[in-house]
Amino acid sequence: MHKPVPSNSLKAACSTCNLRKLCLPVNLSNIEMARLDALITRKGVYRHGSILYRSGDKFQALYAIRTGFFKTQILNEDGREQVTGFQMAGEIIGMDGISNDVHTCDAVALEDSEVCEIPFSRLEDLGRELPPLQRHLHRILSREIVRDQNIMLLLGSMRAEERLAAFLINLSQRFAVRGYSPTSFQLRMTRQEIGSYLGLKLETVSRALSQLQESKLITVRNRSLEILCLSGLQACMGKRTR
Amino acid sequence: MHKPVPSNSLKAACSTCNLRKLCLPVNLSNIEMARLDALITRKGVYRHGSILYRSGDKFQALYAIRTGFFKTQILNEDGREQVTGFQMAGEIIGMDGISNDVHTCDAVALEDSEVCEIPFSRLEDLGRELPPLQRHLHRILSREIVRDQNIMLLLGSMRAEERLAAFLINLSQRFAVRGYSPTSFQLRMTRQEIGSYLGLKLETVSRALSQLQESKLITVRNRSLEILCLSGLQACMGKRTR
DNA sequence: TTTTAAACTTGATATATGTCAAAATTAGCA
DNA sequence: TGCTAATTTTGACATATATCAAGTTTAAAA
Repeated sequence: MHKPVPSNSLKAACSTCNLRKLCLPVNLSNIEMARLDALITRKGVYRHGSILYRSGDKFQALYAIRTGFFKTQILNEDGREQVTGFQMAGEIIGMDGISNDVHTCDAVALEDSEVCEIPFSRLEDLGRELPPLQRHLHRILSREIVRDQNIMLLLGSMRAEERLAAFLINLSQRFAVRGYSPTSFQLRMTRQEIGSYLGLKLETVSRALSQLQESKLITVRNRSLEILCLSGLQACMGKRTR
Repeated sequence: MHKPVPSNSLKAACSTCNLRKLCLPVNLSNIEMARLDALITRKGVYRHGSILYRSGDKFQALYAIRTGFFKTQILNEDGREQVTGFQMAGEIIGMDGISNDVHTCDAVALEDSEVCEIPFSRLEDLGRELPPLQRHLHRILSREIVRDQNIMLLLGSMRAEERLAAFLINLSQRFAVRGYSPTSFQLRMTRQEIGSYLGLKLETVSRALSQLQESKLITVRNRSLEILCLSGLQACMGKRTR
């Protein structure tokens, strides 16, 4: 269960990938795009539960998620665990590893998933020749910083129900960008994983979901979630008691 | 009080700066180093309370702190505030701005401070010519990601006293690296600011400090802090009830 | 299909931290 | 130097979330 399924690695083709605008929205000529394609390898399927990389692994590549859903998590020395993010198709993971050439978190597939591997030092090389590519890499890294700081805000100042609302709104927006329904989707993670991400216990997550449902803002049955009133959710996120 | 003191901008000289090993520990030849020096401008003194940049400002440069102490904070639409970091000499701030060419947080001097301004697009240009410089920029960006994710762990899973212990240990280590005493230093920020950073109310910060003092792990009197037992603090950080 | 384990919900209760308030200390300003 | 405002500490009490527990539902395995 915890091994990626071995499979033939294929050359990926960003040039024809429909996620390109999300993943690497860079204006490159055909020739330049071909050079990018040449770097990138499409990896085999990572089955639900399998690990893309783990904390301590040597860092060599970033990964673009082609299909599926991942979580990243860090573990304390004392066994404490924190989910640091949920990543979906078109998003790039592995950037934590750049700083010391070692991954500092685990990346785990939450459903059967495919990724494109982008060897980092070759990406750096190409970035030196293609300024728009270099610029885009910097934006991706910075975007991750901004994202993390917004989670710090959430963890540091929001109450349970607000955290849930913020979480659901964020998922909704990301599904929307990908052409999926922003109001009706499946949660790919357990209550426990949501709780870890939001700094809450799973029981609190469950209760907060029930409350949001009680308030007619969402319908939730198991992993199926429907947003009934987005503006209501946004208002809920804005409440501050703390 | 909220304006930087205007002053002559001087060419900075990384080549002779004693913070270089912290700030830009890159192996460059003299000629290469001169090119880096050419980018960087030393800005006038930012007085205590003045703002280096604020959320919404156009992003144009990174800043290396030469002397002094800053905090960065983000503000919600609904006025909620979160301190996202405290930065000291040799550290680089402003990286949040890369993603959309706009700063997403405020940077405020907590004491009279000097910074070196590093125009970002020129840094990118030079990075394309000097691979070690490019690599270092990537490491700095990634280090910020790792740092933020560790704060997420702290905010998501630690109790008040543990958060304080982790915070003090972190400060201690950073002072040590700079050649200052790791066991005796001044806090540059208020209890309220510490609380915002750690997701606690100022009263809770005050109480937690008192408890740590009660346990003979630290002595704290106002902003003066002494660590009496580092290993005890580390143990305290490791306790997990949650 | 049946069996078994995992995930989820809900209730009762405990506890850590927040809130409110007052007093003490410190720092900035005239 | 004295005055005023800001910061800090500490106490009493409130409350959000954690903890413990039981029962239910769902998903995985045989």
